[in-house]
Amino acid sequence: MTRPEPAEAASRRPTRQRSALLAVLSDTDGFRSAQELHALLRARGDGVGLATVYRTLQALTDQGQVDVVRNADGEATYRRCSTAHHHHLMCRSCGRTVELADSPVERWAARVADQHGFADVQHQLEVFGTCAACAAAREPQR
Amino acid sequence: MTRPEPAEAASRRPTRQRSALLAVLSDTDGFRSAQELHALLRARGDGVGLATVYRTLQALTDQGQVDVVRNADGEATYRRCSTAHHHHLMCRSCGRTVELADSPVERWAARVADQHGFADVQHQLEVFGTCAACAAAREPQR
DNA sequence: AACGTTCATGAGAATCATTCTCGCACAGTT
DNA sequence: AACTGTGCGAGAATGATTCTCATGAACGTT
Repeated sequence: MTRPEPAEAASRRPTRQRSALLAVLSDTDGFRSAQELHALLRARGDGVGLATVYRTLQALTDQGQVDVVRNADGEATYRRCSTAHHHHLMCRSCGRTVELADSPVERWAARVADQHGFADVQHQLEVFGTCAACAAAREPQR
Repeated sequence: MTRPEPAEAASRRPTRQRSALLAVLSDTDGFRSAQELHALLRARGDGVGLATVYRTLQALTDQGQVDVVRNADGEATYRRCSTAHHHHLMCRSCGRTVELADSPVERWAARVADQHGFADVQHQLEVFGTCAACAAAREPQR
């Protein structure tokens, strides 16, 4: 109680579990759910507890080292990402993702928020579509 | 068997439960979770089963009569809305929402999707902030 | 290198939203 | 009124995420 606050949850201890998780994230292309990542780690032999996966993912998210996107089911999916702010164009069929920078949304969001008296603005934008490959694979069937 | 399909799951039977739910949605300003709506109904005396709330909400969503937005916790929240495509500016503190039309996102999303060979594009955009009232209420404390 | 403090880990329990199951009730029809 | 199909609701089931707490690893100090 009398102890002063631990400043910030800034730098945490480096552990095997954390680097294993980062490794899987780096080797992975699309967004993966915590459950999937947990399974992948186990498959690799780098077993990591599920709770730790969630904890670490959350920490990495707070640090901006990974992006979180909720899929249609509301499940959180994660991906290692460049730290700069950006959005994603995701194929709804194969999950392939393209990072999109420089959207006009940033400025627009700031402007309308200001117009309505809102401060401290954030936004969340995802674009979904069917990529060329998946579209081609589906076309013949119709 | 020989009877032609019921066209679409368009109009279902009108029931007390459904109109009660629509009534609550109409009387409500912000987005509400299914659980909240269920509680509100119960408080009104128009008790409706939880399962029914979910079922009906889903049907209304499919018909485009309500909007669904997932909050930061991944919980689905619902609101009766105009059917035209639009986005929301939501206060992260009190939940107050403003509908935003005419964003530049539509065109931009279509363009970048095209550039990357993606077809059949959709997007999902929410803007969060702190509204003037909530900002004012918080200021003094610091 | 050994020690003690502190923080991360992990197994399993607990939570919580959402969906499923299935018997019952009711609307519309004959 | 009897029939038939559809909606309802209580509670169980599911599944992701979080919590608990005892154990173990990492770090700073001797």
